[in-house]
Amino acid sequence: MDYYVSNPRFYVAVDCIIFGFRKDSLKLLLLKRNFEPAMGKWSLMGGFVQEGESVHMAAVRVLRELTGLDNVFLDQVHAYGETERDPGSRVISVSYYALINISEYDEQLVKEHNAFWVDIHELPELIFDHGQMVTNALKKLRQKAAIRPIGLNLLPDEFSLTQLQSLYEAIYDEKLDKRNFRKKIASLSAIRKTGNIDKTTSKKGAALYCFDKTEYSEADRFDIIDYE
Amino acid sequence: MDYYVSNPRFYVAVDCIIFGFRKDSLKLLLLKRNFEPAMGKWSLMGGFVQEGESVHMAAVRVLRELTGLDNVFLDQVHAYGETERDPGSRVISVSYYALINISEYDEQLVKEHNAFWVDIHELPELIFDHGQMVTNALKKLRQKAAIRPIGLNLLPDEFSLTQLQSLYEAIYDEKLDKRNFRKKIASLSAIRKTGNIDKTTSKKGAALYCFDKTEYSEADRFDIIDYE
DNA sequence: TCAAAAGTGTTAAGTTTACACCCATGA
DNA sequence: TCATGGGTGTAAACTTAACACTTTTGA
Repeated sequence: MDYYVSNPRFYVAVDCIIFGFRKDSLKLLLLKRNFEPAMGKWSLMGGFVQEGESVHMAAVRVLRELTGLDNVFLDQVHAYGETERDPGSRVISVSYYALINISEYDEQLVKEHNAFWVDIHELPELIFDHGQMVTNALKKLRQKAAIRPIGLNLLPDEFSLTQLQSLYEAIYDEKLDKRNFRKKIASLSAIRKTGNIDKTTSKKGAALYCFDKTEYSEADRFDIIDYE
Repeated sequence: MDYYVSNPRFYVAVDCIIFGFRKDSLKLLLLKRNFEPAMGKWSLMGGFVQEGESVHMAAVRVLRELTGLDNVFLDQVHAYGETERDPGSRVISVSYYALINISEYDEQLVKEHNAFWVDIHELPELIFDHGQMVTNALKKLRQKAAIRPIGLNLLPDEFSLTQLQSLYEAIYDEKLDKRNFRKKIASLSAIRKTGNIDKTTSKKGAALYCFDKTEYSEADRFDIIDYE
């Protein structure tokens, strides 16, 4: 159609900020690039949008290629469109953050990609505008975790309240009061005791909890932008 | 470069959700399309990203083409990347909302584009996914207006507290208590009395206020995502 | 028996909400 | 003089923040 063809076309990429939670802190899964461009430098996992593939599905694919995981929590953050952001060529990139249960990814695939879990407090310099992408993804994660129980995607299906508190402390990078935290969780119907006990972290044993999906409509997961 | 050329390229567009405020309600500047595709239907103002132009600058340009305004408040909302979202061709679109002082746009340009201010409560059906774009832009505007004084972009430089309250009532579509509202504004250092009086809306006259930029760092305007 | 993590309530401070009348002025 | 919008304070409800000791049990 005439209307379209007079316009230029661009490479469109997705870049994923992949969060995991281990040893009381947030980690990002980063690539130590053994390929061009920017070989030897650190970067986010990314890839180009393909014909017949939506931008969102490209992010899903890229994530699967690296972790072997499907059905991962993915949330779009921002489109980065500066002309010189990638010095190799004009590329417009859409960033997504992903929350994964760090004990479930495919280690073989991660190794093949030369990817490593890096503590959020010890991030190396990243290529292009990937540092900015991380900063903005963390802002959005913090925003959204304050109003939706998305943090649970970073934990196993059953978790203790101590684990959950430690997760929120890692997300917001601040200490929380144990009693106030538990009071708040108790007031949420979406998190309930499973009856199981975790004996691995203490002699007394900690009650395990799970996310109660019946209390939280699935539709919320597909809201693009949340406001409450 | 080999790395890039094996990948497809796409048309990338921007679409603008242009908010104005008049007669105590929010309006959107919409096009009644007298051009293809979707001639005769209502749509947002949009345009294609050009070579050598960042996505953000494309939004600035598109906005200028319609309103004659430069230096408008613009905030990116989301990238829409479904394969079939534009039935004419595969187009990836990045949406931005704009806040403009409705008394300052170029009426001639708006007329040439066959554009009209439509009350937010009386929106017509929009083409493609433009309705979804409006919904999401409003969500983001509400989120952001709650933590930053961006609403002021919709008002003249000097405004009464009654006007300001009416604006927030329009944004959140709910009545606010006059005394509580004024108490909150008084606690904000960023809004101060100018000393001028508006005699047009009442016999008594209303004190005019303005946004005090010295109390609010310009840098905030360039934050991509806000979290506090 | 003791070290280590789990679990548990109360009070003060701060914030938000609800609510109604007087003021100044131009017509 | 009166109709119109501008302007003002207080008390109750609710939310958030601060704070320390007891319980359980495996080593």
